[in-house]
Amino acid sequence: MKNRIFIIDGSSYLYRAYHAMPPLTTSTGKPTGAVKGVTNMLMNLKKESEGSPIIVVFDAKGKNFRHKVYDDYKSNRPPMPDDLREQLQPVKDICKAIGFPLLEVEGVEADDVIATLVSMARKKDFYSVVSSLDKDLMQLVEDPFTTLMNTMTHKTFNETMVFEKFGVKPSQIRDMLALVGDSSDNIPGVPKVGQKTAAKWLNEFTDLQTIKANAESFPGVVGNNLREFLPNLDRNIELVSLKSDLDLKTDFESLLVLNNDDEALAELYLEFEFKPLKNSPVKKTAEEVAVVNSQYETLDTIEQLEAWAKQLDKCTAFAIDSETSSLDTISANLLGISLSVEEGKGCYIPIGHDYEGAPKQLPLDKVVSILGASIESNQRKAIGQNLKFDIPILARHGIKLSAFLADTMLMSYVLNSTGTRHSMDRMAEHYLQLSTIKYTDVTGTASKQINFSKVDIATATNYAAEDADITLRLYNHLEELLRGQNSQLNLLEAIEYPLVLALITTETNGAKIDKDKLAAHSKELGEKIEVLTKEAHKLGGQEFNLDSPKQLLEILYEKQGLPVLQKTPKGQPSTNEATLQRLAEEYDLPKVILEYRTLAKLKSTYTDSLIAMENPVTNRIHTSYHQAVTSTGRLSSTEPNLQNIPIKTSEGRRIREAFVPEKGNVLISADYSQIELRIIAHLSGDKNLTNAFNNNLDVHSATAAEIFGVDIDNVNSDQRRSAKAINFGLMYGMSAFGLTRQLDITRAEAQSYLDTYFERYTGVKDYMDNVRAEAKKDLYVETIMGRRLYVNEINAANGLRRQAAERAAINAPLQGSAADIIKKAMLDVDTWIANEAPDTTKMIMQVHDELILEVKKSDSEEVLNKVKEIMEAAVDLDIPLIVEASIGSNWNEAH
DNA sequence: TTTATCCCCTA
DNA sequence: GTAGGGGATAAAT
Repeated sequence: MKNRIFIIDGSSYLYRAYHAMPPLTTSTGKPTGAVKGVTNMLMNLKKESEGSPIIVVFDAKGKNFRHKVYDDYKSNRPPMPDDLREQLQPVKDICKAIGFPLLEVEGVEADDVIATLVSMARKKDFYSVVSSLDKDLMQLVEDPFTTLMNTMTHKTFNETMVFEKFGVKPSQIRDMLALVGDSSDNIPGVPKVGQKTAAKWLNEFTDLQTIKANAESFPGVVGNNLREFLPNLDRNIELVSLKSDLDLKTDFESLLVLNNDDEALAELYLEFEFKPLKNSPVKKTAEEVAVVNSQYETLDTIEQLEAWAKQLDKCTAFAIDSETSSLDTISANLLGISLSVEEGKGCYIPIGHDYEGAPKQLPLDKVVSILGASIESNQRKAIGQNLKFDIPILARHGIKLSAFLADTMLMSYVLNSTGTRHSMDRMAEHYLQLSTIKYTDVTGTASKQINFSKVDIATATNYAAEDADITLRLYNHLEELLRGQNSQLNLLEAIEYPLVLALITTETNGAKIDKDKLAAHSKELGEKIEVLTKEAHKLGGQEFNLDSPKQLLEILYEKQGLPVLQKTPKGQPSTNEATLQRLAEEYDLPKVILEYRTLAKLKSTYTDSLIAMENPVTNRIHTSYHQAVTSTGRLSSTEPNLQNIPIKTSEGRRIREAFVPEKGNVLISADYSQIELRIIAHLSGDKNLTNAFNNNLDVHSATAAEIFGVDIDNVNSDQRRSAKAINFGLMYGMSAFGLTRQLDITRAEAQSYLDTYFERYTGVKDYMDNVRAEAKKDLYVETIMGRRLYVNEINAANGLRRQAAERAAINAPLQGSAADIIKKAMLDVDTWIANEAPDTTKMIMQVHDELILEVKKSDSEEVLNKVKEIMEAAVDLDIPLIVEASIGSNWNEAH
């Protein structure tokens, strides 16, 4: 390949990236979408360029010579958006760090610099590839020396393609632009002359000079326009011509050198919170960790075991991690334990590695009796990462950790729930700027994945001991960050740490399901689904996949021509429930689809998957509660998600009927009544709201009475429904717009409801104004237990994003305080169960404001009353907390 | 095989 | 309008 250079139009990249990327920001709210986009584009180009030099050109600040030629040059350009301007320097920094020469020349535009570079390259016998979207640059194309490359698609333009697109040769582009003008640069052209006319003229007369000479011969209105415009044509030529003879104050050769600064690049990646580059210095730091591996010890003798046991006895804190055969805490085998008592050092005790040629390992009973005993007697020094996983597995193997010093996952979560995800790998990057060995680095992925027991012990030692080492480093780092943050520390000690143990118990208890009932339901659904599918195919006139929104929209909108009432965020005609509901008023197919969707959802998400989730050892289902996922402090639940089991429809409630107790037992469901509204009352001290709760009124009726000015006993169902929507909207940081959609009323009516509400509930209004103001000042809001929730975008320049942050700021203290309260209640219930409750009492589920217990039928009344009492007393608010509890032979009946 | 999109279930 | 998890399809890799 002949010598070749790539010349990048930096501004073109920047704008393209800005519009193509979502408006990303760092955790502190710094916009990074465009930076990320440009970085990706540059990195891709670097890969594709096969070592050819790349030069990046930006427009310099200030006016250029074209502004002198023509006052209004580019005067119609909207200013660069603020969040893009902020990204300009970062993009330049990234370019430099990658090592590309970066040119900005004052008094001219990037296009002129590019033209000059092309000309320099041509003299030195280099081909040029110019990457830009600017059509002015088309004039530079010259086969085979200069091609233009589309910024995004990387498709290149040669002379033929320029001709196909514009109808003229590249050498005629300049004249065409002068005739046609350029609205984006605010250059007027000959009136009524567009691309087509200009091309026709240029093909007939070759160039502008000849056209001017023959101006008299042009007929009609355009002829007159041309003659009138003649005096401006020279100016236009000057504006659209590119200067190709600039002095760039550098010789061509020095532009061909890649001058990279990997360290700076890695730092920038960190700053913008990009995924670190492979082989970047960040990675190298990790290799240093790997080098420190010489300090990672594999324990294979009793003497080593005893030496480490002594270290645990002596130290003030140690990190512990376990390696297991699976993620199922009920059945996983312990394959090894890793420990660290000092940063940079650690050990791995392999127990269950089993592969061809695996060395003999220490027997489990020795590990338990020597090291396990030391771990247990020093358990209050133990530090782990997500100990909710390790504790039950260690326990099943004879090592008890019924208390611990710290859990790094929870430290990070309490410090800032949204600052980073709280996995060890992410935290190592975020807090320590270290890149760790990943689990899949040692086991592989997907079909090639091997069980950890097959990982050779040397590799396993590097991986596992590093985990313990990093956990200890994270602890030291986070402990420092938490120092003096008393409410955070208290939240950890009083709530999150003890909750780990309560969650282990709840998860391990699990819930019993009636598999036969679910299977029968599933079969019934399958049959109905089959009938509906056939019917839909008949109505649609062809077979198609009802699960495919893409195929469905083709049938509904393209083939059958139904009106498009709503579009998806991506601009596709929507087929969601609300849309189909409206279409179903007039057409049959949408009706069938809706019914199909309801049943298909129940079958795939609930009946079938719940059956598959039953644990073969316990014959119960054991969800996993995640304690460090939500921004607000709530738990989340996966595999299966027990927090979205259907309840609204009767068909859906049949799923709840399949959650049953063991023979002789019953289920108790206890849920907080209106907990978030009560929290508003408590936090705001609003007189009207407080009064409603103190007098145990129906709060929605009370609100309706206030808004509609009627007596509470005369509130009709419509009024109550409206009030309920307002109360809910309130908790979501609602606007009149949202209420309009909810209640199907006009914007003005909605606004008037809201206005009246805030007139009647001035305490609520003041509280909300105050929360917003505090959030704007502090960038966080707080729950009643002092949990901090950061709202980084609360001051964003982008209005939509700022408003979203404001709504989140309103909601977070309410949702988060409710989460605090139920967590406290879970702890109190758990303590009562452990110490005093009838033996069969088990807490089995949590659904945000509801606890579900299983208990022997004869004990159920006592347990119900006690649980209600404990939950209502979990915290002391200025208004009463009310718990509604009931008993049933399945979850639906109990609720 | 992974990732994005659309849809829908809960508090 | 808040906060989540997850199934199915289709595109990207």
